[in-house]
Order: sequence, then C-alpha cells, then structure tokens
Amino acid sequence: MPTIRDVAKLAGVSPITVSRVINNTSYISEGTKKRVEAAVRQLGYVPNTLARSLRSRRTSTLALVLTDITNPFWTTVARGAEDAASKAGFSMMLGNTDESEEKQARYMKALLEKQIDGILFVPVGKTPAVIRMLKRQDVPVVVLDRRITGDKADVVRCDSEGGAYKLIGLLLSLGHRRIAVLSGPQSISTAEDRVQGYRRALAEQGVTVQPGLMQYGKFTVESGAEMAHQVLKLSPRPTAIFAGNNFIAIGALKAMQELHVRVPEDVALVGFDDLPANLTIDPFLTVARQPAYEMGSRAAELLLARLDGTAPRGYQEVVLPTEVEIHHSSGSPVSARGDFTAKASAR
Amino acid sequence: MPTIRDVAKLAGVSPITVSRVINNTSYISEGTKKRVEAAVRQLGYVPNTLARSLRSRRTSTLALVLTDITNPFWTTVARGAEDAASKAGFSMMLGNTDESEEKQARYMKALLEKQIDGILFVPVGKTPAVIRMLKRQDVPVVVLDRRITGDKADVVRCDSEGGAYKLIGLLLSLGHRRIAVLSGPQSISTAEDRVQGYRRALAEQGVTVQPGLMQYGKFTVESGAEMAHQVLKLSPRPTAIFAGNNFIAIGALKAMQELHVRVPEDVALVGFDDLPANLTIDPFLTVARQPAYEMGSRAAELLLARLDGTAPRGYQEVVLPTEVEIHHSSGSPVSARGDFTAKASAR
DNA sequence: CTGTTAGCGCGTTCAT
DNA sequence: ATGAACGCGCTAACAG
Repeated sequence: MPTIRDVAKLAGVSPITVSRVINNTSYISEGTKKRVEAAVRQLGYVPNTLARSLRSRRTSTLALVLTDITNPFWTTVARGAEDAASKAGFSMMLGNTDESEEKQARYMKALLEKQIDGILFVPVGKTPAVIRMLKRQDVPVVVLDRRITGDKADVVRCDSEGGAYKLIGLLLSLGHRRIAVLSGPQSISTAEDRVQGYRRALAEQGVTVQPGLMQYGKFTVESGAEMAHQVLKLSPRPTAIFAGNNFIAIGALKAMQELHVRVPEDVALVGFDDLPANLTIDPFLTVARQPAYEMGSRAAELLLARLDGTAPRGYQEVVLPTEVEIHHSSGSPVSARGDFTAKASAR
Repeated sequence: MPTIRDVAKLAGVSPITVSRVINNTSYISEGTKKRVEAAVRQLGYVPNTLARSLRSRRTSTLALVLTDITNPFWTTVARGAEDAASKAGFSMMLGNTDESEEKQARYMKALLEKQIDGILFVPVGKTPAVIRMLKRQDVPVVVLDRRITGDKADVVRCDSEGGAYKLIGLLLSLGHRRIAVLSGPQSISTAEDRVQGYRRALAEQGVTVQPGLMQYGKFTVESGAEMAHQVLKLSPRPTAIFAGNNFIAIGALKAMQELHVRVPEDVALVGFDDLPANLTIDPFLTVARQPAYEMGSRAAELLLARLDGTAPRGYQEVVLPTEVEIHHSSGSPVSARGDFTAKASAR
C-alpha cells in the first residue's frame, strides 16, 4: 500500500508537498501539482485517514446509537441523520442497543476509543451514566427522541405529550369516555409523555382517569397484543384504545382481530407513529405522526454545528411538532366514506 | 486527554507494560497489573484506536453499503450484519447509495481512506468498478444480494430464480395462464433472475411468454403502480400478477385498488420479499420470502472469516433458499378459509 | 515478566 | 513556492 512518501519519491518532491496538493492547503505551482496528481493516480495512492486523524484529532465520523434499526421509525431517523452527515462529508457508525444499558455502555466505549467526533443517541435509562462519560471525554452528544434527567444535553425530540393530547381530544370529541392507553416502559420519557398527554386531555374534560385503563408495557407487538387483551376484558369495556407506538398498535390490532372486535365499529383505535407511506397500501389508522426523517437530520445538523462551533451557546432542546392524521380507525366522520371492511389488508 | 504514557508514569511502569495489560497480550504480574488498572481508572484513560490501528493495521471496523436502509428488507439485512459484527467485536459503518454509482464510489473511497477491514455491499451496476478498486487495496469484500459479472468476489445472495419459479409454478397449478411479471431494473441481477424463473416455469408448461406481460421498472411503489396499470389495461387482461419485490407489490395493490380490481377474485397477486412479521397485522400476500436477517449475518460472518483467514480458499458463493409462503392473495385454497374482504387493513 | 528502540503515515512548525 | 524535523499515541521487534 503506497504511502505519501512513495508518491513524493515518484513525483520527485517532498512528502509535505504531496500532502499540500492532496489537501489543497497551500499554493503549489501548476507543474508540481500535475506531477503529484499523476503519481497519485499511477500508484493508486489512498490517503490514510488514521494517520491524518491522529494528527488532526478529527475523524469526520459520527455515530448513531439507537434501540433497534428494525423499527421503521428508527430506520427513517437513521436515514435522515445519514443524509445530513454524508452531505457534510461525515461518515456514520451504527449501533443497536435493544434497550440494554450494557450494550449501550459497550458501544459508547468503543466509539470513544475510535475517536469519533460526535454521537447521536437514543438513551437507555432515565439518567444515562454514559452521558457523563462522553462529556468527560469532550465528545459532543445530541440526545434523540427522549428527555433525560440529571445531566444537561442537546436534545432533538418530538412533542409526545402534545400529540397524545390531540389524539385523546379527538376521541373525546367523538363521544368516547372510556379510553384505554397502551404505552411503553415507564422508564422511557416518550411512553410517560404520551400517558401524560392522555391524562391532561381527560382531566380538561373532567373525565376521571381509571388506573385499569392505563397500561405500561413495552414498545413491541407482543406487549401491545397483551395489553390490548388486558383492557378488552375489563367490563365495562373501553370504547377506544390509544396505542403508544406503531408496534403496540399492530399488536393491538392483532389482539382485536383474535377477539373479533371490529375497529372502529366496536372499539376505536388511535396510534402514535406509523409505518412510512411507502409501506402502506391504504391508510387506516388514525395517528399522531412524528417527523422521523427530520428528527434525524435536525439532530445531525445540530451535532455538526456543535463541531464547527456555529451552534448557539447553551444546550438546545429542539421539540418537533407531531401531526394528527385522521383515518378510519378512529371512527371519525372524516374517513367514513372509505369502506373499511372492503379494503385490502397490507398483508 | 491522558495517554498511555500518563498511565505508565502514574503506575511507575513503562508504556509497553500498560499496553500489555490493556490488551492482555502477555503475562504480567498481578501486582503491576493492579497498579496499571488503578491508574487507568484514576485518569479515566481511554485507548486511542487510531494510533493502535495505525500500528496494527487493523481497525476492527466493517462497512455496510446498501441501496436504501429505508426498505425493511435491507433494514433486516443490516440488523443481521450488525449483530454478527458486534458479536465479533467489530463496529459497523453504514452508507446508502440509492442505486447511484457516484454515491457508491464516494463511499468506497471514504471507507478505503478510513482503513476499514472489510466491506459488505450491494453493488450498483453489473460490473462495479469499485470491486477492482477494493481488490487493489486488498480490502476483502462480500457482495450482497446480487450477482456481478467480470470480477470474482465472495457473494451471499438468495435464490431469486428458484423463488420466482416456485411462485409461478403455484399460479400455473391454480390454472393461471396469463401471468404478468413486474420486475426491477434489468441491470440488477435479482430483477433479471426473477424474470428468468418466471420464464422457465412458463416454458416448462408450454405457456408462451408474451412480451407485454413482462415489465421492467424500478423497485419502488410508484414504479409498481405504474407497471400494474400498464398490464391491467391489456386485453385480454392477465389473471395473475407477480410483483418483483415488496415495494412493487404495494404499488400494484394500490393500483388495483384504484381500478377496483379485487385480489384475488379478479386478479391474483404474488410477491417477492415481504414486510417483516412484526409490521404485519394479517398475512395476505403470497410471497417468496428471503431470509434477510440470515443473509446479513452470513455475509458478515464470511467477511470476518476472510479477515482471520479461516474462510476456505477461493471465492464463496452462498445462495440461500427462498421459501414460498402461501396466503390469500394468490387465491390458493390453502388460505380460502380466511375471509379477505373482512379483514383490517394494515393501514 | 518487563523495558528500549523504532516507526506506523501524516501534518504542524519553522525554515529557506 | 517548497522542504526538514518532529511528534500525534500506540505497539512490533528485539532485548534482557
């Protein structure tokens, strides 16, 4: 593998001249420039970023540590982040924590050792110890999707509380009073915030919150199905269900299908997040949709701004709005023209 | 930021001893080991992988360059690859090419400069020039999902031809004779192979292949819808459609819905790939399913085996089987018990 | 079991 | 406009 020295020898110049040509870092006469470039091509010389980074202390690499790239929501976030990083000439490392603090710690350690320039991450745990670890090493961090307590940090997330509030408001306006919420782990701020929005909406209408109607589980299909079974066997049965994320909604739909509960005729359903439009044949579920791609790109841009010092002083908290999209599952008159029972399943 | 030298000084040993303790690379007396470890903790020392890699010429980093992480198929492949890499102590870089040769070249260059140990990639173009570039730099490559021509390389892919052959065989056995195929770009081997399997199945039954029933487009929802419109306005109309991937199937379903063509009553539909089970409420589409996760993990494992020299000599071509999963969309008696029209849409 | 020497490939500093 | 020397942080090679 040729080094800068080999190129220099072939071009009849010193190594530093080659370096200057490559990095365009100083005026070089046209003649030597051409000779150097020819030598580079002839040898198939590839600069060694390791050596460069060792010297410059910058790797032009970001990391994205999230819970599970298999969830289309995170996939979209990842794509937004990668596009923004790539546009700025940065590469991206990826890791899945599966909500495990141990995996999270392992990744962080590896990333620090790799001297990456910054980290985007979805924290596991309320007060991730890793935040302090990263700060100590002076690695800029942008926290994605979730609030943290204890330490301060830049955060880019969506308005979970507001989205939930609007969804429940919709259900209330349609006459529902017994509304169940199936949320994620209480330790995750988005799960908590969605329940919080639920409570606020009910409280404002003077509807008493019944503990049995509030379920905390996991953000998975299995957990969604289980929680749905729980609330559907209550009597009186809830007339509407609010699913705390896309997987929970899918699980709830599966459960309702098993129990021959029709949506929305028997029980209305609203969700949070959705499958991307290109995975959807026929929008059916009423959801609070989060701008996932933008969340990723905004977070990456904020991180990049920190790196080049153009970000404003103090920690930023970017809260993106969630938008309610009304479809048939909520039983709203808006989508009543569509005949739910006659539509193709998305398999 | 403390270096190995600082640790050495504090522990009263030489830097190389610290290195040995950290890397467990030689017997060190318990006493000094403890002292070194204490010093590491006290200083919050983090090894600098850049320097280590510069010396050792290994980065413990793989790259995954694919077309679009937004497609659940690739997401699953990515997850399989990442899990395998992570298990072996390797990190993973990610890039999306969007089928652009220029992006592909840019990523490859950046990855080479970063001295990554190996690359998993989904090639854009039949004979990617980048393959030679990588070989020249002695970077092991495993080609994912697609055959390439010209250069030899390790390949991990699925049996597209066989899957298509089985799907069309199913349709033929159900009595279909006018079967349309909506495939991807002819330049992509999977698109070609699926058409090839289609032709072989028809030929074996003595069914004449009609050019108008064979469409090449893109692996996107829009293209799928467009191609479906094309074939559905032929007369006589095809009685069955084979969609070349998951996005094309979704596009075809959308088109058929628009045209009030019922599936499978009016036209049967079979597809290739699918949405993962946890994104699916109610399996409807008959598909040839590819083992996406396994494809990613097998590819990563092969690459890792190349790196430590345990892979067999010569290039490997791993062809994973595709499995046909029969559901209602093909009109097969197997799923006739399910009432298609009464099921919830997956939104 | 531990240390010395040297150098991985590059870019900063200072010189010419 | 170009070059020499030095060092980024770590470990291979060779002692002892």
